[in-house]
Amino acid sequence: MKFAKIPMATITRLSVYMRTLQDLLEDDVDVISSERLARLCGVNPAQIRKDLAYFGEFGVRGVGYRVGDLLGQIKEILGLTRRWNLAMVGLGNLGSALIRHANFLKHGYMFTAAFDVDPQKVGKRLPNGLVINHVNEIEEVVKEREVNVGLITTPASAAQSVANQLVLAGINGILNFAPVQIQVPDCCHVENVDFTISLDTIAYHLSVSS
Amino acid sequence: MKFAKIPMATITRLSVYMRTLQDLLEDDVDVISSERLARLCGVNPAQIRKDLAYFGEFGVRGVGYRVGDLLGQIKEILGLTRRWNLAMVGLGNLGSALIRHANFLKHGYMFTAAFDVDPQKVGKRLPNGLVINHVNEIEEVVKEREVNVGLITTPASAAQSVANQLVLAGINGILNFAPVQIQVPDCCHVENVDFTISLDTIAYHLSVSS
DNA sequence: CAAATTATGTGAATAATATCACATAACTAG
DNA sequence: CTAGTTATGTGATATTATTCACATAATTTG
Ligand SMILES: NC(=O)c1ccc[n+]([C@@H]2O[C@H](COP(=O)([O-])OP(=O)(O)OC[C@H]3O[C@@H](n4cnc5c(N)ncnc54)[C@H](O)[C@@H]3O)[C@@H](O)[C@H]2O)c1
Ligand SMILES: NC(=O)c1ccc[n+]([C@@H]2O[C@H](COP(=O)([O-])OP(=O)(O)OC[C@H]3O[C@@H](n4cnc5c(N)ncnc54)[C@H](O)[C@@H]3O)[C@@H](O)[C@H]2O)c1
Repeated sequence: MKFAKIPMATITRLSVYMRTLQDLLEDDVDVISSERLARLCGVNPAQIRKDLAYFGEFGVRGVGYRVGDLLGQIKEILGLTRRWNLAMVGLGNLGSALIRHANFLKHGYMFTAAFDVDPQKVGKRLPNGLVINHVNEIEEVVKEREVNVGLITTPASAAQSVANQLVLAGINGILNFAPVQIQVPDCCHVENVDFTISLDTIAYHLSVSS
Repeated sequence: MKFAKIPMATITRLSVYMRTLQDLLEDDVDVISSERLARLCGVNPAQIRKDLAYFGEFGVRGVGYRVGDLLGQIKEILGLTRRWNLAMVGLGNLGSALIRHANFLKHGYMFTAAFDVDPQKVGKRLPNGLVINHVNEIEEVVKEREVNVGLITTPASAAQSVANQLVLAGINGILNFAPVQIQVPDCCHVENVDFTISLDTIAYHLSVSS
């Protein structure tokens, strides 16, 4: 089943499976069936098998999946067996909270640069040891420190301009927390995170069901 | 086109349209075409028209949509013409950053309760004036302050137990930031926010395209 | 007041995604 | 070594979501 076009939805689920498998591994579970894993991940068992089938055969029929093996395979598929260097742009409320979050490290991500425009912030040292650079140093610092992915946590009004600078610096992955749609060339992959959308979804559900 | 089953994806897009319309309104744009709105939101124009058609006819043929009108209609659809009371559970890094975020207010959401287990935190007053309660007061406080939605920003290990308490207190909407799938009865709607999934997606894209 | 223009609303076509259902393979027990 | 059991891998099917393409209605222009 190789060489088929991989659904986007499959990739996001692989990430969910990975997290669950990590927990299972820590709990010394060494084999798991698609059925049990599906329950833990909140999906259909056949979905898991289909998702994995795009990349190969990782299970043992009549038995299930070896937790450690499958975890390793998924990491391989997602490209998480290497390190990814991150840059945070906008060290306000959210940016600071995120950069303090040690959990990223566990997953192979590492912040190697931080940028802001606020002269009060530029030059300051963050808890993780990083010194905040000015945004107009993005190109230089990104290249020097081999940053792969940029996280945008500036106000919405600054997001597009920051994105432009990141792209110019050669970055081709952006995680955007500002509630605007940013425009980038095809070479750059953007993911948006906006939990006000999720809140709105909840509001809708509560409204219609009451 | 009324009474059809509404796709989930439509609801999340309505939320995106809403934000863009809000920006347009602030910029004193008073009419917009599906084509221009689509470009701003990063979707297909027909998609916008289809999405809206589930709920009625809000545009003027040959002209477009009146920004203020459409904004009002979408708010009505999503149930955002009223106030929604929120409770934050887990006032660590992330929870504190979120609760400080004034933008929620603008959209009709208001934090009316905050909970933690840490005795160091219980009793403390947050910047917005809220005093942190102990988690075992959830049921009482949630009912008293008419909380509609709970936000979970505790460590993953505590998320399920917190969810149980919220459900017991009568809450039927949860926004979960912990990277676990929580189990709740059908009466409760859960949305998960996990940006490590988005990061993983970026890693995958960078891996396959290089 | 036609004719031209514009952009909505929507049925039909297409594409993407999820689920079913079962043949297949591994393991277990007698 | 055979029969029974279990759970994977996958073609077929069902469901859901997106895009096309055009009839329709409002507006503007000559
Ligand atoms: N904080 C939250 O809980 C939350 C929730 C949802 C969405 N968001 C979004 O995340 C973004 C950040 O939110 P926040 O609460 O951290 O805001 P904030 O105002 O606390 O921080 C923004 C930071 O960006 C910096 N900045 C401004 N312009 C810049 C530029 N051109 N280049 C680099 N840095 C620049 C500012 O100096 C500041 O440090 C916003 O777009 C917001 O809408 C935040
Ligand atoms: N901070 C981030 O940037 C980030 C990023 C991704 C995911 N997350 C997730 O968000 C959650 C919170 O992250 P954080 O960085 O704020 O962690 P944190 O440790 O800073 O905060 C957790 C808070 O929850 C409280 N808590 C623990 N058990 C509790 C319980 N049973 N009831 C109520 N409160 C309880 C703790 O006292 C603490 O105040 C975690 O699940 C984390 O994985 C955070």
